[in-house]
Amino acid sequence: MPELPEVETVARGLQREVAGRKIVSITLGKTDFIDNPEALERELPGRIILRVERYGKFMLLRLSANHGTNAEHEDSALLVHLGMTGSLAPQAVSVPQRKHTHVVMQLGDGRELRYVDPRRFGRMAYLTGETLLQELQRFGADPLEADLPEFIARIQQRKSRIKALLLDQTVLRGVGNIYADESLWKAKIHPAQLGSRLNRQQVKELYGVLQTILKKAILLRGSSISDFLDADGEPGEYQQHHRVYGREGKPCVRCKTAIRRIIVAGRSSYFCPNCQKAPRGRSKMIAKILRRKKGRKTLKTR
DNA sequence: CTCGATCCCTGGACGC
DNA sequence: TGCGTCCAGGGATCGA
Repeated sequence: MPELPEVETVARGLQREVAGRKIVSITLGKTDFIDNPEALERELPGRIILRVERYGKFMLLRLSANHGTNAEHEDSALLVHLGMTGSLAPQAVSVPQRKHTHVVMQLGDGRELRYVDPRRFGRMAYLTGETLLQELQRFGADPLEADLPEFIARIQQRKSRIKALLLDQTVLRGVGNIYADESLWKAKIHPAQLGSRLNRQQVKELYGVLQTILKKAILLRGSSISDFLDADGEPGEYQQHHRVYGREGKPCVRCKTAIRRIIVAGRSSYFCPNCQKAPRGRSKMIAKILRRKKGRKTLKTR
C-alpha cells in the first residue's frame, strides 16, 4: 500500500529512469480510474517527461509544453495515484504485460512505461495550468516540509480523532494507515484521541516521530506489505521495522503488552493499550447518547 | 464540522 | 481441489 515513503521511492526511480524521455504513443485498457481518458490519448503523445515529483501520495510527471497550441505556456502534468495496488514502471517491450495493465506509454528509447493496478483504486489525470494548481491546492502540507507551529495549530483546532487527522490528506498529504499507526505508537498517543485534546508537547512529539519514521522508511525504500515493488522491481525493507502495524496479539516491543487492533475512522488501527492510553472521560458512545437526549429537550429549534 | 455507512475493485486467506 | 465468503484499504460521496 503505497504511502509517502513508497511513492517517494517510486518517484525517485522514475526520475532516474524516464525523466527526459519522450512519450511516443499511449495505449489504454480499462479507464474507469482515469479522469479524462481522451485527454491522455490526445495530449500525451509527443511530450517529454521533464521530471517526476512526489506530491503527497501522488506522483507528478511534469510534461514539456504542448507546442503550437494556445496552452503552450501552461504547466502540464500527469498525476498518478497508485491507490492500493498500483505500480508504474518502465519495461522492455519484450517483457510480457502483466495482468491488469491498464496504461502503456511507449517511450522514445523503445521501452514502455506501464501502469498496472488490479483493484484500480488508483487515479490518473492529465491536468494543466490553473486546473493543475487548484487540484494541488486541495491538499495539506507535506509532513516533511510542514513547519511545527502550523502542524500544532492544524491538529489542535480539530475535534476529529488524531488517527483521522493523520489520514486526512487535506491536513497532511502523504500519510497513510501504516505510518499513522507507527507514529502514534512511537509518540504514545491513542489513535482515538481527539486532536483538540492533545497538548502542545504531544503534538510536537508526534510531528518529530512522524518525520523520523518517514525519513527512515524512505531510506529503506518503503514498506512491502503485499506486493509493493519500487521502480527497479525491488521490495522495500521498512516492514521489518514496523512496531505495531500488522502485529495484533504480538507483544509490544516496549512493554510486552499484546498489540490490539480496533477500527478508528473506519480503518484498522494497531496500538499498544498500555503505552497508548485510551482517551479519558466518558466513552464516546455514552457521550453521544446523552447529548442526543439533551438535544431533544433544549435544542429542538434547529 | 464531523461522523458513520457505502461503494469502488480484486486477490488472498480461510472454512468446509 | 474447489467453491463461497469475508476482508483489506484510499478516497469520494451522501445523509445524519
